[in-house]
Amino acid sequence: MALTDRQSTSLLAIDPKLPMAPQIYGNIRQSILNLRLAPKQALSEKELALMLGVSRTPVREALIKLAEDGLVDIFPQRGTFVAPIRVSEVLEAQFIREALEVSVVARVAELSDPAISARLRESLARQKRAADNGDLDGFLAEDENFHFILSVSVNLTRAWKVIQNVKGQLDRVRVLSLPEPGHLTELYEQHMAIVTAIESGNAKVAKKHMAKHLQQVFRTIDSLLAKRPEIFD
Amino acid sequence: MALTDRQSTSLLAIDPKLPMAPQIYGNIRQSILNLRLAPKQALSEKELALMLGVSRTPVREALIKLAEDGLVDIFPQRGTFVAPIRVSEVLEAQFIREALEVSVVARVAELSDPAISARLRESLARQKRAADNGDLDGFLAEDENFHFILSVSVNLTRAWKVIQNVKGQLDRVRVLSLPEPGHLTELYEQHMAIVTAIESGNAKVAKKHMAKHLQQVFRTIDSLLAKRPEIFD
DNA sequence: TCAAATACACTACCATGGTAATATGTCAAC
DNA sequence: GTTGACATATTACCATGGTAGTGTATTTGA
Repeated sequence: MALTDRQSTSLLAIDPKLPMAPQIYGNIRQSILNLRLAPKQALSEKELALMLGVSRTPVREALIKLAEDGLVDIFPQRGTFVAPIRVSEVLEAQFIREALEVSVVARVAELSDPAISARLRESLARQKRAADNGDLDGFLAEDENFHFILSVSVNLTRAWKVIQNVKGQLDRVRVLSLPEPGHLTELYEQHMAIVTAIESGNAKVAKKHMAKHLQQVFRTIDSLLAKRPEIFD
Repeated sequence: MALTDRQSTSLLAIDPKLPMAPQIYGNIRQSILNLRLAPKQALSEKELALMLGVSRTPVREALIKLAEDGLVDIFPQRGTFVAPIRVSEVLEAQFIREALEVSVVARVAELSDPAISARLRESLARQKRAADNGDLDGFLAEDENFHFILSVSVNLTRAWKVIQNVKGQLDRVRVLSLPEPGHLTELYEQHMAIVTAIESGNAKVAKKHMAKHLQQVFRTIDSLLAKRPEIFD
């Protein structure tokens, strides 16, 4: 199927005043993560440039960055394709994220700064509201923000960037996990446990809760391998 | 000082048959890490392209990647500069590397695969030879290889890439640490302790030795801040 | 002498054209 | 029907020209 056959409204939200390459990167990345661009689908510089109303150069730069994220595969002189979901890479992304976030949360717990705790509590309140309303998108956004607060509050912005990069592999799996009832509340309670451990200054417990929290993906991978085999490898 | 005033022999090693952007990236990166390109020095697409005998496009792509590594600062419409050594970023790079490598070595220890152990022992032998001969470059290369073996032996290639990226910040500091006598032997013995822990299947001890090993940088940072303030911030 | 305005040089950024390598479709030979 | 060769189309890659934005030097006004 040709790219231009698809509806592409969100792909057109480009502000010509801002640098285009990062915008294009974010745009295509989002489309890959929510699977509007399906795994294994061909992407071409020329066609994307046409769709987005820009030249091929910034598109090319965006695709290179996506290739570093492992979200597209570039085969020189052959073509560029949305990367299939490779279980091994998803598992490795989980490993990297867990290693980093567990270390981050330990540092946060050791600091035990009331100001940080306050920000986390505010995030928790917003999460609860979203969970109660069944607002999936709102909850996911606040979930992202929760983890962002942890890294940035202890001045680990680059660690956050790394987490963000590898998290792409995980997000693509997560959107496929059907939003089961009570799932959001479950995640909220895990976050709550982490914050409680942080506030008690217990780094060891905080690490344990964080690790368990992040290992949730394992469950969704198993169910997906059975349900949607075509998007893998 | 203009770029072209500098001797630039190693910058010219470009194979026109291979993709140029990655070659240029590696070339400039090496020059930054060994400080032949000094911190805060201006880099221009045009001048670099001229020196390397290529066009500006692949140079630009290389600089963008170096900016992601935090090794150059790009100021749109103003210029691109070799990034100064920012202590905060060096410390964060250490944090990220430690988090990842500690987790990696734990996984290696839990596996306790004799084949991996054999590869590590071979590397140790080469390290000892280099240390005894005072072969600094040889030792550093084998040191790199040692850590590479750890990650790849448990199929964590992306983790290795991340480590590599952030390690740039650390390498630039390390080349400045004068090669003190006995220093290489000290590093060798730390590696040895890690391998011994791995072979005994003791993940906890392996993690501890790895953490201590990687925290060596802290010592060099302190002495450097006093000796070479001009290359910082 | 000094301050504000102006001209200039330089930058990264984007657009676009050319090129070698690869995939695909067509057709002939067996 | 199958296989091989050839023509064509498409690709990512690199080269190069144009543009808006930014610092700096120079000039202009007092």
